[in-house]
Amino acid sequence: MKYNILVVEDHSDISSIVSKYLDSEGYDNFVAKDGFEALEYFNSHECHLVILDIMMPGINGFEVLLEIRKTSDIPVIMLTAKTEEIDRLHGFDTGADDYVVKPFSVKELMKRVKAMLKRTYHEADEIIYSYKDLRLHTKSMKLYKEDKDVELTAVEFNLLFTLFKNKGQVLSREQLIDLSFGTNYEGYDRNIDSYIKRIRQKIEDDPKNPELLVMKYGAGYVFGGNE
Amino acid sequence: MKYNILVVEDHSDISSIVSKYLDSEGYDNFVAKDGFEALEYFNSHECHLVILDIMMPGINGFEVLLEIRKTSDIPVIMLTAKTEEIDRLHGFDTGADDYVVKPFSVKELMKRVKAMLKRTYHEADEIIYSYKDLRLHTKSMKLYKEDKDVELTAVEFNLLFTLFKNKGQVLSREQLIDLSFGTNYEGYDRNIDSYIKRIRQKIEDDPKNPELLVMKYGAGYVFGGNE
DNA sequence: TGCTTAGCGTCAACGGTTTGACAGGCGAAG
DNA sequence: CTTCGCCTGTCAAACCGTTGACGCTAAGCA
Repeated sequence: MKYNILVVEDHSDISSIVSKYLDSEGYDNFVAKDGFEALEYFNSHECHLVILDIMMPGINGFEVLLEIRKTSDIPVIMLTAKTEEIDRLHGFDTGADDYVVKPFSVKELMKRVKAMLKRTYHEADEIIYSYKDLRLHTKSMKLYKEDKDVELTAVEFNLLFTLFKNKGQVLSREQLIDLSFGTNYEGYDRNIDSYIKRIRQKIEDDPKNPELLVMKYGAGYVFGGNE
Repeated sequence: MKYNILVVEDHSDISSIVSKYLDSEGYDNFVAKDGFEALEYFNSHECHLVILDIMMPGINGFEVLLEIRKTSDIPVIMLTAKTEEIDRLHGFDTGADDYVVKPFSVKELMKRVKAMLKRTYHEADEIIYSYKDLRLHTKSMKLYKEDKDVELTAVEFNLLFTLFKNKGQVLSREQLIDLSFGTNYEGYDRNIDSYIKRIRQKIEDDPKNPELLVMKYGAGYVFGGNE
């Protein structure tokens, strides 16, 4: 699952570091410089978590949080400059989910983000996708074909996983990369061809004439959907 | 089981919120406004957990904790106003069980309370996990391989324990750390490699070609799951 | 046919994993 | 109080599977 995180922070030095780290952890993210921009983005995009500075010019963090809470239970991590009494009480009332006090280590913040996302969205439950004679087990990262065990590498697993999730849809190479490896994947479109090739050798009865994982000329690939 | 929680906090705004949340989680609770009142209550009522503010007029939190520790091992969660190293160290000496740094989210505090109560009173029963020729005894922290006693260190036991509990699942180093040693483990990812190596030498017939504790390239490790 | 896009085999480089060695910490034993 | 030995955490070097890139061939399309 690909998460999108909204960072609201007026100091660009801080926000750029946070954003960089979020990227490297594979999270999509958007930086808003003030409360106004934040709410505008929040109301028009899907977000899974908000990192929200309290001290900001214009609308402050609390007001943004209040506004968000009118429509959403999204997890919010507040950045507080000081352990001020006022901040604390305010935070209680407005319903932030966690606090990180400045100065903070980005690593610590990432840890909290990760923990919060996991807690909120219950990731990593065992899901078994199946199609025809294939069964994909998410926890063991294994694929079974006619009850026979097929070993997948991490890359193959991720790619096949997104194909399973979007069964019957034509996905461009670019889409496959974004969904499987994140937008910051450095590498070239045609690598997908290689991965597909390897996956086919593992799942197709006749890899030369693929039936499960089919190419759509000039567009990309489709998994399944030919009944 | 009905738990009773003593909250020691001089700011009534905070204590009332905490108390409200404890109520809604189904815990009995009593709010003491200062150390003196706290000790009086503690000595005349059955308590299962104490939430204790450090900064208080009169007797401070540390002194209260010291007094409590003369007669009791009850779990104590301290509320610290600042992330001062000194406070933290002080607390360790006097025997607090957990810390929550202000400003904190009540949800977070509730989570810790719940976890602490479970850990303390919901005593883990002896469970014997077995797989192939291995038997892991949780209480004695011992491992038997073909009825022969295998000595495990604390670290090895914890790690193998979580691997047993998640048999057949691929676990990342990070997951292994969080599940085995807690999220506040300060240490390098790759330590896991060393631990795994040591465990393998104890449980594998041929440690160079592991069959029980298998690496998943680029993902982590799996225990068992290959039938 | 001519042009573009996909398939496939190959292989070197990359990066993740294994391993042994070691130093400091910590607790047990004397 | 000191010694001793085991446990931990780190590191560097060797090792090995995977990946990414390339070039050629085959296939789609107009």
